[in-house]
Amino acid sequence: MRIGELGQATGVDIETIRYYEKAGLLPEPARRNNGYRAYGASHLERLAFIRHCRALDISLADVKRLLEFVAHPEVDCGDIDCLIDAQLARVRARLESMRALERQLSALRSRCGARHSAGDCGILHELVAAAHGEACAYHRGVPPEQDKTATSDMASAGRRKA
Amino acid sequence: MRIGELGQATGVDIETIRYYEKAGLLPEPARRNNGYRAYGASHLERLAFIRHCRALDISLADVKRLLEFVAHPEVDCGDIDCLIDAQLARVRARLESMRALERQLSALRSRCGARHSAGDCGILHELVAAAHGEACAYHRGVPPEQDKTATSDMASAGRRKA
DNA sequence: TAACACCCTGTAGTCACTCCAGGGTCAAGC
DNA sequence: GCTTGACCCTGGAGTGACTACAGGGTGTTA
Repeated sequence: MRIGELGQATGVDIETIRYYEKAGLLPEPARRNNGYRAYGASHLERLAFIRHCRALDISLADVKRLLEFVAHPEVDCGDIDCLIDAQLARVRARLESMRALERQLSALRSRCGARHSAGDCGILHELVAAAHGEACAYHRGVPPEQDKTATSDMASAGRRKA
Repeated sequence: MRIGELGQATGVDIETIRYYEKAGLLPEPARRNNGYRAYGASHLERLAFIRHCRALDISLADVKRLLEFVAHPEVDCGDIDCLIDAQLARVRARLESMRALERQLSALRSRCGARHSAGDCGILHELVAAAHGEACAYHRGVPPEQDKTATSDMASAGRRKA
């Protein structure tokens, strides 16, 4: 089949297919007389495998390693376990930080209900204040140098709340 | 303070600070006689604000918009709400897909316990089989064209299970 | 004087695509 | 035979948010 048909069959953009070929994930297919790529069932399977792995958020580098295991089934599979374990660990860590993110954003969102000017916006105040708090490592320690550009917008935005 | 000190105070890499300047998020600081950047408290606050927003996974483009609200507090804040709402929606959608991902990966991981060859690895079989199932839209529909490169590794890896 | 930490600019690389310009190929309709 | 339009080709650039590096200058200490 042609590249468009392969794309249709797998739901993969043809630019992405060519990209996978260039990246060495899909073997170069045969060509027709007119130069068009001619794919077979093996390419379709391989592409589906790649997309399935990508749906599991496995990096292309790791997909490449998995494809080598597929090509060499006699090899010890310990590395596959490691790869999936690492992937799982990454996903779990990201999941945890996304949960925290969601909490923070929800809290932030609840700070602003009715419409008013940005100067009175609880969200903006919260963002400025939180950033201010995080930067306090500096304020507690090193004293500010000469700062002729001061009178910061941020500080005044923060103060307007009080 | 110099760029290194600002970086230390905020925990931001100096390359990233320069990048924010080039991207128009941090105003160009004054320069010392030797050409070194000279930052003040306002820069520190602004940088802390940017990092706090980035920790909330807000894009630099949106951070830029928020910074404009900080600079113009008289503006109506409706857009801030929208921005945070959109951000929250994005985070929640990603959270949902990450949860699904975690479930899939856990299931996958449980397919392989003891050590053995890749050819007998449940993880690999599962990946191949799942990809095969997803590609079946093609197998059910269009019949395979001439494919002289067939006898796919994937198919044999899948079969070895049975 | 040398070593070393720090700073400068400008450019290129990362990941996984996505888009585009400028061209060739092919089947259908006039 | 000609045009239209869908499809294909290559090579290169752009995305976001950094990160790394080359090749140089500056400042302090030994």
